[in-house]
Amino acid sequence: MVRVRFAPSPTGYLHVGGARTALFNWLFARHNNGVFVLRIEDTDRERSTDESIAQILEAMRWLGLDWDEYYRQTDRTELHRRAAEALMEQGLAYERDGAWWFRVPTEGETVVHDDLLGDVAYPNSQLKDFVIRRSDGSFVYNFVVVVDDSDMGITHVIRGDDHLNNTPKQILLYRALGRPLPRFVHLPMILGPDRTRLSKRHGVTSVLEYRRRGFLPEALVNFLARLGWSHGDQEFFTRDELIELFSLEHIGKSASVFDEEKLHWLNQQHMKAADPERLVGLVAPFVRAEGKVTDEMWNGIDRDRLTLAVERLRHRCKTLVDLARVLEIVFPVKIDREEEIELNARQRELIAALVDAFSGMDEFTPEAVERAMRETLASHGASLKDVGRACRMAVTGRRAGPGLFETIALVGRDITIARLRELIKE
RNA sequence: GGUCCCGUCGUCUAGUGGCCUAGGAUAUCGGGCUCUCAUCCCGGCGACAGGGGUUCGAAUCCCCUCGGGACCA
Repeated sequence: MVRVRFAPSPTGYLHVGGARTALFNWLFARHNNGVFVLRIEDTDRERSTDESIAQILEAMRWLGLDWDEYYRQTDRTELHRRAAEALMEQGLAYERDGAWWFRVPTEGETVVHDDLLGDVAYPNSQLKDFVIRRSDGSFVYNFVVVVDDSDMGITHVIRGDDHLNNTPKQILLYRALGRPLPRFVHLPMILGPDRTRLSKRHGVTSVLEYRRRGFLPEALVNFLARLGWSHGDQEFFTRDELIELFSLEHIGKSASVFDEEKLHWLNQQHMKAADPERLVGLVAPFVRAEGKVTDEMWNGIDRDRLTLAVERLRHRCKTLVDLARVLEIVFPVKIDREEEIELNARQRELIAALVDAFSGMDEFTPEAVERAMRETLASHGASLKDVGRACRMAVTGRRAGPGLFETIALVGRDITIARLRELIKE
């Protein structure tokens, strides 16, 4: 039975590097029908906060990384204490200046058998004795992690390669405690665009920040999975595909740069693939966050019409924020125009004619709108080129957008007429 | 400074000695479609860090250098 764990310290939010580690563990567990353990490493009481824990759990849930078992390291100090005492009793550790030190053999070497990197040998002479219990009674990371991982029966330790150099010390502890070794897999780091370790300096790295910016969780998961892992040339993966296809053999060894360009594209792909009704639900807070669309407006609108609008408009959106912005036009709100419209007398006349034509219509489909517009304009010796741009700006507030007839049909007859009337009144 | 890991287009990557005059994706540029922008389709630009070996043959194996990262001090 495969048992893996993700062990974040609750000293801040969950960032994308940690999320990638969590994801690989989770995928490995799910692929193998194993167990995914979430262990909060809160032994640093100074810096650990409950708020961080809540945020980490929230981020994990949002990403869909569900865990089977949950632990907090501070609940386990009794276990750590007993393990440390056992080492003291066996003479494998000794006290000096109030701290407890683990005795490292002076001869031989300790080899880390890493499933990704191969064998990495460390001469024991390089590894000096190290502290396992500080003089204040607290235990150090390298000790606690071994006690917990072995106690929880972790079979594969999959973590960032910043832990590789700690591993020989941990192996020595496993042996001293008489516990079987897990397999080790050290994942390459995720770097910022300047190729240094990802940190707050690199701007947005918080998982929940990506939610706030309108990314879909499945898009971020897909993107993170492809940072270091591959399946031939495939770029787009559903969650189920990732579970089915994930394997340790296809993880790369080199660090990768977190570059958002591709995330935007992937998000667009996932928005196009998502269930439109679900998207309506997801985009709701973004539409309302703008402030113009009131709760009454949102609740009052026909749900099918919104779903249809989402289906027709999502192709051009990279995030839910974009989608919310284009969706706004179907509500009875004042549209801000991104550029001024200068109308001459002739154009005013044409638009007035369009308003008349629309007023008499019952069926307001894209086809009907197109027919009405083309016929009306033709009968005045004009064409769409004469007023298309102005109509678009009046109805959507934008220079660019989806098909004009489609847009007008989505906005609906009454709102369209109102916006056009306002335009020629100015 | 010591130890360790890594090094293919700007970025993510395929590649596990011949299928590689190195493939895909993204970004970027150009064309097509079109009422605009986007989607979509087609095309262009663009990489094996450098040097030595090993081999009939190396992006792939070995060594050195350089570069990047991490851990420890």
